[in-house]
Amino acid sequence: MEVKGRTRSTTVQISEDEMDLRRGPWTVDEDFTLINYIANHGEGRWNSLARCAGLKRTGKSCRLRWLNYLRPDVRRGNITLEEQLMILDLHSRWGNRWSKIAQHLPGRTDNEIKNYWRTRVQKHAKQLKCDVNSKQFKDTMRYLWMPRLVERIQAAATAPTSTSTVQAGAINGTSSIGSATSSITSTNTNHHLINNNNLDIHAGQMVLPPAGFNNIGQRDFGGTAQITPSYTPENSSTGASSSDSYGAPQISPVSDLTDYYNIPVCNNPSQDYFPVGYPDQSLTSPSGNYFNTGLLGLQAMEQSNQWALDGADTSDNLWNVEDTWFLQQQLNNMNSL
DNA sequence: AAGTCTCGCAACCGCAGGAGT
DNA sequence: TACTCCTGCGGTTGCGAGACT
Repeated sequence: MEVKGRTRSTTVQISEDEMDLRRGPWTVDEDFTLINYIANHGEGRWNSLARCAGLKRTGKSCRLRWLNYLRPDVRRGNITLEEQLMILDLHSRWGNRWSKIAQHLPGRTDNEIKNYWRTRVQKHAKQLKCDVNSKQFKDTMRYLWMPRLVERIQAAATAPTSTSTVQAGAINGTSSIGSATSSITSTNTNHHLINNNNLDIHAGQMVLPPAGFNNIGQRDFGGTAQITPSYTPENSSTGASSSDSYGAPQISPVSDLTDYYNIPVCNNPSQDYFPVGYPDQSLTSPSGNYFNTGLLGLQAMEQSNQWALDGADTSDNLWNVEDTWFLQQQLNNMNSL
């Protein structure tokens, strides 16, 4: 017998025994049955489990339902800033290895991370007219988006009483990203992730951006934050308590890269960088540290637009002319490298 | 109020690899 | 070794809900 697959135009061969197999959304009764069975017999052997439990589902379907939805430690709700940062970083290293990435995000499933990537990150890439796999988009993530996330996490940690929608609670507990030399605590100090002047983000990978990223730093916005990224999830303690961010303040799903939407980042996915449209003014900062300069520039821009930490969807906000020019210049200088 | 569009999520699929026989 | 079955992974997409017109 041939039956149309749920989402495919192709047909699938099923046996007579499988004719009455259910597909589609799970009912409460089915959930209850599966939970009870696993509670009594444990998980695994999914095909026989499905049969023995009396579920008219395939083993695969039962497994998926359990792992992605019914498992007690499944964590639901918006992806936190920390989690976003980790996803971006791990994806930059491992690509679409969702299950591997999920192992570093306790309570998050590969499916959820995959969905996050497709619905958020790829959307941003599309809006930036970038190919999500292009070097330019990856650099934009690494040098703009990720530092921005770090900045927001840091701000949230150092201003726990802020009215920000991103508060210290988002990084409370034992969850951590980075080296095991320190840990995030709820005291807002010594966060290894957001440790002032020594932010570990990614050993040797997120250390310094291309020189072009320094340009914005020529604007004197002041501030003291310095970031020296070098974290390695391999030696990080990802053992966040499953409840450490339950109920934690959540962020807008599009609150990050959208900050840069109005910048013509790239128009041709096939090219690494868009053509230089501005004179090359590679004004390397004395420190050569983008995170000490460019990021603050961005921060200042955001503040000037009252974007900083408001947690709102900023996609509709517009850069002022000057700020737009500076960011364009920064990005353009990447192109000239 | 009704119709349309957009978005996010849940669940499907095919495939690959491991385990067992 | 070859075959079958099971499990897990990554890609894809239908559907419901909310936003928009």
